[in-house]
Amino acid sequence: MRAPESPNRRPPVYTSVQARLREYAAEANLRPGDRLPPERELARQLGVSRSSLRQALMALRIEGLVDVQHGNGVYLLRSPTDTIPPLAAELRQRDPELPSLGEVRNSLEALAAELAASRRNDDDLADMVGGVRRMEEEIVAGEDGLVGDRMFHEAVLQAAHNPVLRDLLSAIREGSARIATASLRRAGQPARSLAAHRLILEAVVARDPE
Amino acid sequence: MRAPESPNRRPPVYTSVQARLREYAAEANLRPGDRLPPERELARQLGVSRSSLRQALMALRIEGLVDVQHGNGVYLLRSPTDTIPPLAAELRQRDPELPSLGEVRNSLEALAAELAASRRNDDDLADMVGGVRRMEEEIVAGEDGLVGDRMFHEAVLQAAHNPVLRDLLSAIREGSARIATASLRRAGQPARSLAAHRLILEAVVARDPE
DNA sequence: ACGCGCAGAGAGGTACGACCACTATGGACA
DNA sequence: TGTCCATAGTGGTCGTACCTCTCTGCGCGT
Repeated sequence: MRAPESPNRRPPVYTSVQARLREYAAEANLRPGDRLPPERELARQLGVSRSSLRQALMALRIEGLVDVQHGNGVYLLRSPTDTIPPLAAELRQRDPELPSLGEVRNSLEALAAELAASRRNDDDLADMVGGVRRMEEEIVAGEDGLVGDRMFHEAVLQAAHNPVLRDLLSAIREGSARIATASLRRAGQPARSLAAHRLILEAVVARDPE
Repeated sequence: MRAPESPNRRPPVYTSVQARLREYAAEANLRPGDRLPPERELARQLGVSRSSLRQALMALRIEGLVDVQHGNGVYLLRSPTDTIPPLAAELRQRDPELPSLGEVRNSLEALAAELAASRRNDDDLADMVGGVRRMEEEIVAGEDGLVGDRMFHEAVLQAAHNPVLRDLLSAIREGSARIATASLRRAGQPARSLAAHRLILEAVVARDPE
């Protein structure tokens, strides 16, 4: 029988060290690229052995938060408040041209649009309009409309108000950015894409999850 | 000027240990749930210190490949040939009760069913039928139909023939397994769930992506 | 015979301390 | 002025000792 409420065990030290290192980086106002104190120093300050500290560093390294350079030092890679670490890395390794990834992506984009339609507020709407407008300007200027396209998708994602979806789709997009570029560069594609975005926009305005 | 051939000719030990542990698990024909030899034994066999071995284990743990239990041993969680590594870990950390996750999950399940309908072959179909049948048996026996439910979903996922979707959904499900359990335990829910599965099955039989 | 409890074995977790390997730096020397 | 190299400082590895937790089985009491 298990006692769910009793403190059945003390959590491992390295997890708390990991968390405290994040706090430290935040409180010391460290920015990406800054160097952290040496391992021995950090271990002393946190009151743990160097072994435990190195375990925590290993975890943070795998998460992509820090870069540990032999003989040089430990450097902060991202702001400790960011999320999405391993996900993007994993998806980036897959071949972006994989039709499988495209299918998943499309499905999630559809979900985003659907959620956006029912949840959007006026700010979200303004951002989406801004994206479409920007895309128009780019296209009449003979460009491919990439910036506006990105703005629009970002706005839709924001309007969906779903953090999991947001992280997932951001990661997938990062991995398939090349594809989007290539696609939009095809003749006539920007115009078609713009029209599709207008349709979505109209539906979102009408709060119709179509 | 840097010498492109000579620079860092000594990669970290723990990376190679990590890889060798994967090989070991594969060659020893270990399956998920099996226990690995003790740390001291593994370190001796691989010819490295226990510290380095533990670094590698830490990495594998974060990847979600192994489960290290204090006082008990190290257990294999997935087949070492699987992919998904960091993805599952990331999704697993999120709160499974998050409505956001549920929305994404439902959307992907729908996609899976849709793809399954158009791509399924006879083997896939047989597996799906088996799942539903198992679920029926469980329910008439007064159980909750969990095993059959899982079999069915697995079969649908297989029938979709989309590796990215497969990895993603497996990861999400692993994190929300408790929810599914709780849901199926509610009175009347198993019957409703079974009916829904029958509908999906019929559509897949008819190759109708509904 | 049965059930309970406790001690031991074996596993992972933590801590030091020593030494190795790499990087950057600055002074000595040509 | 430019090059080389000794050195200090940092992460990387190792070995050992000891702590904590989990599981198991023996022995005692009932």
